Amino acid sequence: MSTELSEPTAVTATACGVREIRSLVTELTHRMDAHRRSRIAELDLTPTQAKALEELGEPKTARELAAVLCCEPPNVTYVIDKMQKQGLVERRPHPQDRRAKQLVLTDAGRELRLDLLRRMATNSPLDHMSHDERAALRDQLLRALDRA
Amino acid sequence: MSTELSEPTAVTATACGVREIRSLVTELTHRMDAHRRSRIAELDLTPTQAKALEELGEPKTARELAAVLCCEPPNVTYVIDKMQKQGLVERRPHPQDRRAKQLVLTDAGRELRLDLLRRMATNSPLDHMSHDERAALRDQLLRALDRA
DNA sequence: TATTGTTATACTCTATAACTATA
DNA sequence: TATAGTTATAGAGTATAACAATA
Repeated sequence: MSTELSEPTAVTATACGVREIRSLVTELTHRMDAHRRSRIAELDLTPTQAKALEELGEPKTARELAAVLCCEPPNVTYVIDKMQKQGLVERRPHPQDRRAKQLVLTDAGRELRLDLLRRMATNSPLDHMSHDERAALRDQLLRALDRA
Repeated sequence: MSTELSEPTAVTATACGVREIRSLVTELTHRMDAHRRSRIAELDLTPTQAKALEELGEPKTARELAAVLCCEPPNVTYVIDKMQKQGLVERRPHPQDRRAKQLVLTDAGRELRLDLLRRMATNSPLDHMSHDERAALRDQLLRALDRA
């Protein structure tokens, strides 16, 4: 206790719940991430490939994909190169702009995407919650995000 | 709608809230992370250095620090090397085990650590919530984590 | 023989700059 | 001249393997 006296715990008495909530949110995120990583690993995908697969439900240009992946265009080239070698995606000429390319999932890519989405919906760390409990959690999260 | 018919949304009607909750939790985490990164950047620290600084409230061996940082021992050497050059931490002989080293914060390190903890408690993305709202959020999070 | 911390090394991911082909 | 995608390259961060000192 003596060493903890100088900790800013006392300073922030009014904000005392913030740390606890932070750690709870962090733990929930870790669990959800672990779940996602497991489902992704079952399909031999990296997290970025999985995100790209999900986002390519409709065709996108490399720049559009870069925007949703929050990365730079060269990284899209990097990721799509590998997915193309795996036969998951094709680069087609863009119908309106000959500089651009349309990234389109192959049949195998579409199939894998649906498989991923289906797996993501199974064994969720929230499966034990009832509908009402989830609604209550959602409402509190919306309040935290100031969107209640 | 025709293309979405094959999406697993319909398959998981009972789990429909899971995706929404995931995205809300993810967004809240992003906001908290952004807040943390800002506070850390104010002190010219990297996220890993900041975490190490927080964890070194009491002295630890390199392996102990590796455990809490969820990384391998060589990375602790990597991180502590830089913090030692900055005069934040010392490597002392371990009193019980001459193979090990005790990582101990210097006065400057302790001061910076308290500064970091204080800053972390300011301008939190949860500051707009009342005490009761935070308590309700905490309870729902505990329920989600099955610790209610 | 096992363990601690370090060194040497390689790999992954991400970013910037320069290039090409279009616009 | 500006933009789309690619290539070349460099950097941060993390991992594994081998080593010296100690248990």
